[in-house]
Amino acid sequence: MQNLASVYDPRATEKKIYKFWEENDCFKADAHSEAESFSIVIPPPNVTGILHMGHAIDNTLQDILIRYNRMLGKATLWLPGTDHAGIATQNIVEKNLRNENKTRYDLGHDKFLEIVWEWANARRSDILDQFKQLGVSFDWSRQRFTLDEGCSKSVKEVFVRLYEKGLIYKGAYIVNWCPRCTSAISDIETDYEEEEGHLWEISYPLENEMGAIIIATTRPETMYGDVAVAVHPDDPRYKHLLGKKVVLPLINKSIPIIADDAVERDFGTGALKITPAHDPNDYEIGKRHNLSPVWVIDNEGKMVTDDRVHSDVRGLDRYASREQTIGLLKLHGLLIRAKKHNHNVGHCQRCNTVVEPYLSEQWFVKMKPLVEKPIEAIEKGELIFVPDRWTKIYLDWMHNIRDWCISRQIWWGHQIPAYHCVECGEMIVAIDKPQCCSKCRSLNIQQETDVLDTWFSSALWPFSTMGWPDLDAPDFNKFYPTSVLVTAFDIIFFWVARMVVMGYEFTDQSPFKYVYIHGLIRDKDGKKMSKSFGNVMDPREIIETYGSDALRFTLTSLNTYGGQDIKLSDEKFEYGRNFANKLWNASRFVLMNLEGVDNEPINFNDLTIADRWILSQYNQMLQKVHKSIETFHIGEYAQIMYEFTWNIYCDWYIEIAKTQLSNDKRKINTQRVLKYVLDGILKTLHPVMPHITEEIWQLIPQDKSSVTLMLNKFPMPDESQIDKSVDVQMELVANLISSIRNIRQSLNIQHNQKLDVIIESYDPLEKTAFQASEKYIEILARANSVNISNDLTAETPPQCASAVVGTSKIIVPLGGLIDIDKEIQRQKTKLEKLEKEMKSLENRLNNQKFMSNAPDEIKHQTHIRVKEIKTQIETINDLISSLVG
RNA sequence: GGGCGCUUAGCUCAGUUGGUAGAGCGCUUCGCUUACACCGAAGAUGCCGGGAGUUCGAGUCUCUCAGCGCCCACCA
Repeated sequence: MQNLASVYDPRATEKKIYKFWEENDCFKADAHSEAESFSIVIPPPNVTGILHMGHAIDNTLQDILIRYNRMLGKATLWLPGTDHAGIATQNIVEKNLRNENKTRYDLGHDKFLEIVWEWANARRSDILDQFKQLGVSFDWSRQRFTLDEGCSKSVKEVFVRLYEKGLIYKGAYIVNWCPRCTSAISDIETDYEEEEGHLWEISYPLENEMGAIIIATTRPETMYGDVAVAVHPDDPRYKHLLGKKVVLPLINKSIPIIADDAVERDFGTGALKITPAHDPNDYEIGKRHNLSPVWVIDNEGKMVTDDRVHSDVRGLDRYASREQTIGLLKLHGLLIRAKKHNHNVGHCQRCNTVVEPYLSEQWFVKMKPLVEKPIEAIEKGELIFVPDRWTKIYLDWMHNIRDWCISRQIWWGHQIPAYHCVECGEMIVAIDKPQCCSKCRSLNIQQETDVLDTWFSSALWPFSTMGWPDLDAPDFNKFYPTSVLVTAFDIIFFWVARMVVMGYEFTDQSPFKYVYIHGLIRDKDGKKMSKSFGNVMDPREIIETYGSDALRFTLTSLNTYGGQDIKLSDEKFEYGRNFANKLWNASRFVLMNLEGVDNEPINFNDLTIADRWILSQYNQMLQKVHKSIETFHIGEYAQIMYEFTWNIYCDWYIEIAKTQLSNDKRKINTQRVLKYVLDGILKTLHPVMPHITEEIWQLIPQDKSSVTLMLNKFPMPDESQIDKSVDVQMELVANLISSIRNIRQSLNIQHNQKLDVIIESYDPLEKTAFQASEKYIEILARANSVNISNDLTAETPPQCASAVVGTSKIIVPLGGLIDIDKEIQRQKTKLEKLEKEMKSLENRLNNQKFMSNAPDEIKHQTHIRVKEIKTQIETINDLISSLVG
């Protein structure tokens, strides 16, 4: 037996163990296996990112499910990959270029993409490499990228099929436009924040007559694009003005006064300026009244440079233009007043720039018809959210679904597979570039320059990575649909819902049965971790300090079924680190005491009460573990392992085993039990703490059916070994030992002072338990002798401390050692508690309604407890009076 | 405006078929008992946010109020 360090050093083992798994090809999935399949695709991290705590918990939970199911013998696939992260990636590369004073236009389309590819490729392997430190059992051979060949093929296929079904269309609509990214973004990529602003009231003079109409707006700079002033049709203030015209100030353009129901009479002045090109509501109103939109702001958020706008604002940024316009209005006495006004302003999720509602030609997915099956999926039980409360969020979104703007005016991404004929303008949507125009036969054909929203390819991830559209692809056949999707709630709309939509449309089933939603990782004050706050925690640093297993174990324990957000601080990882160390040392003890042990199984005919108890506890632990993992109570699984390993196996069984190991007759079988249970702990704990369990398991001398723990069978509970009466008995023994220790502590009895223990027991179950445990009591409670009697006449010695366990009386004669007053006080405190409990129990039993309504089992339990307390109270009273006497 | 979550020991939080409250850390007191001081032993600590209701019985179910946090929608 080699000497093991007394403190576990994860740094020394984790890398070594991971390499060992890789060298033995342990992660590889077998698409041709006969076994039942279990598969997960990871939420592909953005190539722009680095590993953060969210990834750490997300992938730990997945790894637990994967490793558990792999050990159950299933054909298991965990597919890794990365996301090209369209706008995010392009933004970073453009920023780098800007440092060299260049723009993407300086480089041109192809050269720019070349640079992005280069950058993304470097980042791609880097980010996944970071995951290795977590110990993830990814099948690296199946690593994918949302922009790789296979994904591109799926994207084109999906696009064309949707287009042909009429579910993708192109048209001019108001979209959310980010002037910094110079691209459209989708509704859900727009985050609203309340901001302080003003409601400006501006006078629009009537044409050819005296008077004016006063409109209210938060965005005066858009007034140049006004095409009308709208009022409510029934508003008496304005009824007489309907059909008349006003002169748009500053540019002296004549526009009509129209009536529309959408106008709120109570808001502002009740008169609304209509700017169809730059406001979604105005666009709708404009459409109803056949008013042509006038663009006055360009794609970069600057005012146009021609006479559509006042000469003083041409080419100005929208905000500068606002200032300027206000100034001009003031100058002309047309600004009536400015009221402070808070309103919600949309921001680009990627760069936080205020988005511009912008009328432009975009591609959309018609969502309504696509969500029918995804909605039904819930009712049919084909899609299950865990925890359940996310179902409603998902359904609400599906029921209120709006069309999805999928085109982005950037270069990095899947170029839309649509082609237009330069000659005749014909649009052709096809997987491959057509030779010539299908209409005019012209050869002058150009592909759309827009690319797709990055989430479009993500939506196909579960099947695009498995070989679809080839329905015979082995992976697709074996591993699709996947078993479960594990993610945080922040991407339910972006990703989860859209995967379900695409899954049903193209494979006629949900891409996963379960969606397991966990909480978000926050800092110790509950704030979201973000680079700008400077409160991000780097998992790699935690791993360096505490170890990967400690990180995994801690995060898992903190994870609750309800998916509460997790507040983290560095110190919390001590929990996992300490536990790893405890496991290490318990194993060290066992390994040091295995000398002479054979590989024979436990002799079940020769077990002590403690042996039977640990086996009973062990198998109950297994039952709980299976149940908790299978029902996604994964935090509970970690806690069960902690409790069993530390508080049951270490605190009690190992301590008891020490007494058995020194008994030649008991030694061998005790070694077998120690080893058997340790082996079981290692296997059971492996999914959450893979490295340390593998490391220790390799050190255990035994016949090994596999070279690695991770490919072993996960232990199954053996109910025949569960013995509830042994559980009760050992609990009494443990209580007895604790009681004696309590006496020692509270009466200040020296540690090296051995005590005599007299047990007066009339209950056969209790008596057998104590008789079988004499040796344990001697060692663990430091007793000279243990006398068990049921001699009713046995007299309590004059000076003694005492306790009651179950219904048995424990007496510890102390001679001159005892402080009688202290002991009396100790007993009285106990008595008070018991009497309090007794009272409440008696109340219950005296309650007629309780007796007639409560189930028999509860009544029975109450009676038993009452009986027990009664005995205990009597005994304590006896003891007190003997002390006083 | 609509919806969701949280409020339990000093701190961070568990507690899904309603049976009389738990963990980790911290705290107090012992202890180098050769697996472990990243440890062992013994302890203390809670009108489970307020109120009402259902029930023999509520941290757990219903209603209501309050505080904190989040999501969705949106008024120019």
